[in-house]
Amino acid sequence: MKTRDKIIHAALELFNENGEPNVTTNHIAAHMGISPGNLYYHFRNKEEIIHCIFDEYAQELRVRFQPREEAALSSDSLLQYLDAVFMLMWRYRFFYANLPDILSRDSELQHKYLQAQENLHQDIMTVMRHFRTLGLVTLDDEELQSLANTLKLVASSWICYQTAQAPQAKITKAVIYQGVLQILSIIRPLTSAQGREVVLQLESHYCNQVRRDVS
Amino acid sequence: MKTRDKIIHAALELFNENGEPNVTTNHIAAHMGISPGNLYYHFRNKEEIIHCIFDEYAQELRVRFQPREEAALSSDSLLQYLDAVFMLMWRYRFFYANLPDILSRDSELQHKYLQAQENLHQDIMTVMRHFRTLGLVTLDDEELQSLANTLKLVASSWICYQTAQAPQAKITKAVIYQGVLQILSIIRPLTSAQGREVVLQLESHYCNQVRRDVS
Amino acid sequence: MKTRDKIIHAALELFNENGEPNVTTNHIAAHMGISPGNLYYHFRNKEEIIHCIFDEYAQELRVRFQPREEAALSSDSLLQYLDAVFMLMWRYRFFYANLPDILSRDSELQHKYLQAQENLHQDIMTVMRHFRTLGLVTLDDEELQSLANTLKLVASSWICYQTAQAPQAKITKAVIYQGVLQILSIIRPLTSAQGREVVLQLESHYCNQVRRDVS
Amino acid sequence: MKTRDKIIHAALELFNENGEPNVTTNHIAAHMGISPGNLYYHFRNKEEIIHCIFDEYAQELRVRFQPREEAALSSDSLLQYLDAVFMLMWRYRFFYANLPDILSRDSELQHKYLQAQENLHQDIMTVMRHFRTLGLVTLDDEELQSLANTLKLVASSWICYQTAQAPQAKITKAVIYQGVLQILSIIRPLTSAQGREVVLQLESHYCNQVRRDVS
DNA sequence: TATGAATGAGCGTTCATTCAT
DNA sequence: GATGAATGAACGCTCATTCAT
Repeated sequence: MKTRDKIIHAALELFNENGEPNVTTNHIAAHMGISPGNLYYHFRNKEEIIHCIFDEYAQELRVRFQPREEAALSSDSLLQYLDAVFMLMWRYRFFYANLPDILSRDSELQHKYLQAQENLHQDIMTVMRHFRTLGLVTLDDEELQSLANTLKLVASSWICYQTAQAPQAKITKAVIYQGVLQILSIIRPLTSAQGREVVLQLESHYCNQVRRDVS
Repeated sequence: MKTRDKIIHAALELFNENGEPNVTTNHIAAHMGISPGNLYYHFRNKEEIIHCIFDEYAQELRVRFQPREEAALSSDSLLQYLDAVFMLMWRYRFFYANLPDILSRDSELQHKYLQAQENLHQDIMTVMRHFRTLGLVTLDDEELQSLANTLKLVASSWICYQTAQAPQAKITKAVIYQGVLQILSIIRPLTSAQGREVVLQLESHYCNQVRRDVS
Repeated sequence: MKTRDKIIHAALELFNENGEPNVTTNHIAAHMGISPGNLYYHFRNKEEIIHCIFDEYAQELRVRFQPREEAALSSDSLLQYLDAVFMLMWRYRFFYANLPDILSRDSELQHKYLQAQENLHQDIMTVMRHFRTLGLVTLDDEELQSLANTLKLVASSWICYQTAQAPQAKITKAVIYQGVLQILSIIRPLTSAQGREVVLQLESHYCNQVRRDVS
Repeated sequence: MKTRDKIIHAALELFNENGEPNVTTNHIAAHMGISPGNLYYHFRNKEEIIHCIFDEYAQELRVRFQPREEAALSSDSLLQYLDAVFMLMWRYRFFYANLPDILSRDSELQHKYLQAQENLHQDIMTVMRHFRTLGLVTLDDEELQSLANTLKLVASSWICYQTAQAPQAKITKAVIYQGVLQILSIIRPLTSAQGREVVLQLESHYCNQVRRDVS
C-alpha cells in the first residue's frame, strides 16, 4: 500500500475514532510515524484528505448500491444489500457525525455530496418500484417518494443518532444491525402478505446477528 | 435581562447562525459589546454556556411536550404540539448539527441528554398509546415502540439532514413544516380510517404553511 | 509607552537590523518578552504592523518635509531639512531594502506609498521653484522635473545602495551624510554663483560631519 | 543545453517574474519538469543557483561594458553601450529588487558583487575621462567621481525604484528607455556645446523608442 | 460586575534539503 | 544523471482562558 493510501486510511481511522475536528494533520502524521511534510507532499491540505475519503466512500456506494434485477427477488441478496450499505456508513461514520460542518467548509464536496444523494435516491426508488411490481409493497407514487425520503434519512442519521446516545461506546456491528431492523420496521407496515414474509425473514436474520454480536 | 442570560442568548444566536465550532468566546463577547473577561466572570468556560443552553432547551421541552389528556383529542391541539416541538428544535438547531461532538466533550451534558431523551420517549409513548385507545392507530406494543423510535430519530435528525443538503441556505420555517409533513407521512399508513382523517387535516394545514412561507 | 507602540518599535528595530523577511512575528514577541498571542491581540497580522510603521513614517515625512517660505532662504534651515529627511530614511531603512516585495504583497500600502511619493514630489518641486525664484538655480521647468526625479531616486535609493555595498557594516550617520553630499554634488553644477555659495557651505558642513563621525 | 544551464535560466526567469523570495526550489524544478532531487544534484542549494546567475551577469557585464576607444566617439556606439547595460539590468532585474537581502545571506557573493562594482566604476571613469579628453564634458576629477557615483546609483536603482511605483505592472522596455533618458538628463547640464549635441541625439532616439514601445 | 491586556499550546502549512533507488 | 518520497524546523496565526485592575 502506498503512503498516500495509508494516509487516507489512517485519517479515516482517526476521524472515526475521535471526530474530524479533533484530529489534526500532525496527529495523522505522528500516528503513522511520518513527518508532517510528507503528509503535505501527498495532499495539498486537510480538506483534500477529506475529499479523497469522500471519493472512496462515494465510489463504494456506487458499486455496492448498484440495483440489480435479481437483487430484489431473493431476500438473500436483499440482505447483502442492506448489510453493505450500513457497513459502508459505519466505515465512514465520522462523516455522518459532522456533515453540516464539513460540507459548509467545502463547496466542491457539498456538490459531490448532493450528487451522491441524488444517485442514492434514484437507486432507492428503482429498488422500491421493483418491489411494488413484484407485489411486495402496495404504495402509490407519492407514498413511495415519502418512504424513500424516510429511509434515506433514517439510514444516514442512524449512526450519528446512536453515537449521540452513547459517545463513549464504540459503535459495534450490533448497533448497525439494529439500524437495519429499524429500517425494516418502517417498511413492514407497508408490505403485502407476500412482502411481509420477506421482511420477517430479514428481521429474524438481523435479530440473530444482533444477539450473536452482543454476546 | 441579566448579562448572564444575554450571554446565553447571544451564544445561542451565533451558534445557530455559524455553527458552534466556528463561534469563539471572543466572538460572543464582541457581538454583545462586553469583554471576554466579563463572559468568563459569568461562565467558567465555553462548555458551561452550552450546558446552560441545553438546560433551557430541556426545560422548554419538558413544558411544551407535557402530554395532556385533551391534547390528543383535537387535531387542533395536536397541531400546536407538533408546531411547538419543531420550533423548539429550530431554536436550538446548532445543537442538532454537532450533537456527537458536543456530547463527547462533556459527559455531564451527555447524561442530561440521555435523561431528556428518555423523558421524551416516555411522553411520545404516552401520547401514542392514547391515540391507540382512541382508535386512531392500530398497532401492537412492539410496533408502537418502533414507531416512537422512528419518529424521534426523524424529528431530531431533520434539521441536521436538511442543513447538509443546503448549508448555504438558512433553515426557514418552511423547512421545519416539511419536517412535520415527513413525520405525518410516516404515521399515515398506520392510522385507522378515523385517524387518517386527522392526519389529512394536519397535512393540509402544513402544506398551506409551507406554501405561505415559500412565497 | 503602550504595548502596541512597543511592538511597532520593536518590529522596526528588528526589521532594520535583520531585514523584514527574516523577522517573524514570534521573533518580535520573543524579543519583547511577550507572547505571540499578545502581539496578535494588538495587530491582526504581520502586514498590519508594517502598515502602521509606514503610517508613522509617512506622518513624520509630512511634518518634516513641510516646505516653509523661510526654509529656502538660509542655508541653515536647508541643512536641517536635508538632515531630517535622511535621518527619517535611516530610521525606516528596512523599508527601502525590500520595497518592491513589501508593496507587492499589500495593495493598500502600495496606494499609500504612491500618495506619499506624490506629496514628496510636489514638496520638492515647491522648494526648487523657490530656489529658482531666489536665483539660486537656473533651470527651465522640464529640467526642474528631471532634477526632482533624480533627487528623489538618489535619496530614496541611497541607503539600499549603501547596504548592498556593505551589508555587514551597520549604516552609520557618516553614510547618511555622504548621501547628502551626493545630493549636493548633483545640484552644484546647476547653481548660480549665489547658489554655489550655499551649496559649498552645506558641503563643508557635511564633510565635517562625516569626518567627525568616522573618527 | 545542459540541465545545469536550464536550471539557471528557469530560475532566472521565475525570479524575475515573481521575486526571488517567492520562488521555491520546487517551483523551479516543477516549472522545468524535473525532480527536486535532480536540481540538488546539480546545485548544492538555492544560494548556489543565485551565485551562478550572478556569475553569468558579471561575465556579461564585463563583456558588454568593456570600454573601447571607438565606443566613445560615435553617438551610435554610445547608444549600443547604454542599451546593453540597461538590457542587462533588465534581464537580471530580480537581483536589483532584493540586493541587500540576497547579499547579506552570502558573503562570497557579496565579495564578488563588490569586485564587479569596482570594475564597473573603473570602466565608467575610463569612458568619462575619454569624453573629457574629447571635449564633450568639462569636469574636474572630483566632479567626475561624483558623476560616476550618481550614474551608477541611478542606473542600478532604476528598476527597483520603478517596480516600487507599480509592482503589478510588468517592467517593459519603455521603462528601461526612460531610465536611459533619466541618465541623459543628469549628464546634459554637464556637457559642452559639442557634447550637448550628442546627448540631444541620444535623447531623441530614446524618446522615439519609448513612444514606439508604449503604443 | 466588568475590563481588556496577556497567555501559550497548538493549529494547518511551507520549503530548503536529503537520500534510497 | 535523475527520481520523488521523505524530513523537520519553523512559519503566521488562533483561541479558550486568566488575571491585575
